Formats: sequence, C-alpha cells, structure tokens
Amino acid sequence: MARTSQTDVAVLAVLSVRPMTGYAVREAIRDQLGHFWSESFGQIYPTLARLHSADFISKADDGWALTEAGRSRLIEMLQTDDAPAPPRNPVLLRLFFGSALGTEASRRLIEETRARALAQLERFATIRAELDAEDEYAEHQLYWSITVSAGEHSARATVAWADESLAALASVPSNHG
Amino acid sequence: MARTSQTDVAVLAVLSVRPMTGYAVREAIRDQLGHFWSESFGQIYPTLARLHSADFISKADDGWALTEAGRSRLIEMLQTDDAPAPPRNPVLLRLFFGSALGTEASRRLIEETRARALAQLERFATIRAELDAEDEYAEHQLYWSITVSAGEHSARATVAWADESLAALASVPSNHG
DNA sequence: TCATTCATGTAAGTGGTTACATGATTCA
DNA sequence: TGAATCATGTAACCACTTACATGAATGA
Repeated sequence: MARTSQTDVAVLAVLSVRPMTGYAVREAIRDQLGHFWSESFGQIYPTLARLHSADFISKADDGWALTEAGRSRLIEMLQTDDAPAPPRNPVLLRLFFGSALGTEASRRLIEETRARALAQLERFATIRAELDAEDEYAEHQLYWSITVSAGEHSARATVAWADESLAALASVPSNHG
Repeated sequence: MARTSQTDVAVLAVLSVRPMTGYAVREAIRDQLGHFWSESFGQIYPTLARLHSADFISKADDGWALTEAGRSRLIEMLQTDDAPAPPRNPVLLRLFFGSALGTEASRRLIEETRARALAQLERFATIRAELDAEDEYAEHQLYWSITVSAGEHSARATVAWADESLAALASVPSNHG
C-alpha cells in the first residue's frame, strides 16, 4: 500500500541477481539498467543503510545480500505498479512553442533528438550481442531482451517521427533563423 | 547558463499565446500540454509570483501578460536545451526482473501498458480532430501537430512492442502465476 | 440557497541531485 | 610512488507533490 521508493525496488532487485557491494550496485544500475533507469550516486548508500536496518539485506562476504524478508519485500514491490509518472518531455515542450522558438532552432532540436535515437540504437545492438553471448543468467535473458526491445522500438519510432517532422518543417518559411 | 526551472519555461510559454490567470495557466498545461507535460497545482502560483517579481510578467485585465523582458527570457530559455532527464521507466524496471516478478504478472504488466497506449491513441485522434477544426492559432498548428505526432509514434511503438513481447512470453512456462 | 467552478495561495514533506570528503586497494 | 579505481559516506540544496485553507462568482 505505502508508496514505496522506486530506489528501493531497483536496489533490492539488483541484489536479487547476486550479492554485491554498494559500489557494484551503482555500476549494475548504470551498466545494466542504464537505458531505462538511473539512480544518483548519493542515494545508494543511504538506501542500503535503510534497507539494512529494516532487515531486508544483510552483510555477506561479497557485499550485501538479500534476506528472506528482503526477497518477499522485493516481490511485493515488483507487483505493486505505482501510477505512471506524469510526462515531462522538454523537447516536445519546446517544439510546441516552435513558432516562438523559431523554425531553424526547431529543426535543430529535432535533428539532435534523431541523432540521440540513432546513437541509442547502436548501443542496443551492442547490448543484444552481449546478451546473445551470455549464458550465465539464462532465466533472465527473455526479460532482458524484452527491455532492450522496448528501447529499440522507442528509438525507431523517434527516428521515424523526426524524419516526418523535418519533412513537414522543410515546407515552411524560416523565421528567427 | 543558470539551470532554469522547466516550470518557468512552461508557464512563460503558455502566457506567450495569450494573457491569462494562473488558474487558466493550469488548465492550459493540463489540457493542451497534457500528453507531454505536467505541472503540479501548488507550483504554478509561486512560479507566477517569482516571474512577476523578476518583471517577466505583469498584471493585465485578463490575468498575467508577458512583458518584453519576459518574451526575451522565454526565447532564451526555449533555445537552451537542458540535458535530457535521466530515464526512469518503472514498467521496464519490473520487467527486467520478470523472473522474480513471475510470468503471469509480467504478462499482465505488458497488457496494461498496451491498453494505456491504445487509450492514448484514441486521445490523439480526438486532439487531431480538434486541431484540424481550429484556425485561430494557424502559426502554431504545424508545431502542435508535430507534438501530437510524437505521441502517436510513441504509442504505436508501445503497442507493437507489447504484441511482440506477449508472443515471446507465451512460449515460456508459467511460474509464480 | 446550495453546489460547482473559478481563483489564489501556503506548509510540510519527499525524492532526488550535486558537490564534497575520506580512505583503501590495485596496478603501472 | 603516483594515478586510477574501488569503496563508503554526508550536507546542502532543489524541484515537485500533496494536502490544506480560503473566498468569490456562477448557475441550477
């Protein structure tokens, strides 16, 4: 019931794969969850301390390990889908006011967005290659692949949108340019 | 240079279309920018007060109006694209740990996401219809259409991803179900 | 006259970021 | 021996949300 911090979910979840230090938790979040999640540095240690005092994790030789209570708690939190975050897309905010921003700047903004999406697609290709080579975490592979696929679909949609929008913008006279 | 609050951008931007009260600013953000932006209620009035004391807006008969300084400030802020927000997608966070969450719950999560995307597509169809009927804000129409298009591409990508992922999930045995 | 909408605000709290600070270990 | 990486933490701050509070105007 209680609105739980998403940080708790992320930290418990990475510890559910294997025990590790706070430093390694940070790296796992950045390297494995990086394309759909982030935690700021200064948040991980306080969270670990809190989870420890609540007996959801305990100290082991190789860092922090989930306790039984921690595993139950994690599953409970995974099943609780909190309300979707209110949208905040600064690129669209700017484009909505494109007539104030100017044609040229708008066009540039779309092209930057397109370039970012293409860069993401390259990253996803790398991740996919690593994923296919992996076999230590077989039970996870399908789900990991599903999250990568979400990123790919999203990035491809962004590229298609950008191309369409640039074509539409090309047909109007430039201002503020 | 100074990292400017995105709330300032949003508020100044809606006031750039026409002067209005704080209450109307709130409604404009909810109704016109709602599919890519949100501001919480308790933030609009303090922001207006601050913008006023900085002489970016002034009181007019019909509410708050941009000053000349305010219009310059807006354009300056529109041109400053701040770093993209770190991603935080709670659905993907949960799916990444799908083997802990369970097959059935994962499937449900994807179906809910798919349903939300379909609902969004319907909303976009309505918005498009209104947009085509509109002719008071001709200069804005192209840009408004571009933001709706972004939403449409994104929602369609979500549906396609969901269908693919549900098909992939259908072929694995159920657990925790 | 009573409910609803319009309108403006405040206070407390949360979640999160950034910057700072410290020290051990590894390895070139 | 000196740089980079591993490792753990704190303090100050910021943006934003939620809940609360008030009152005027509108319209059934």
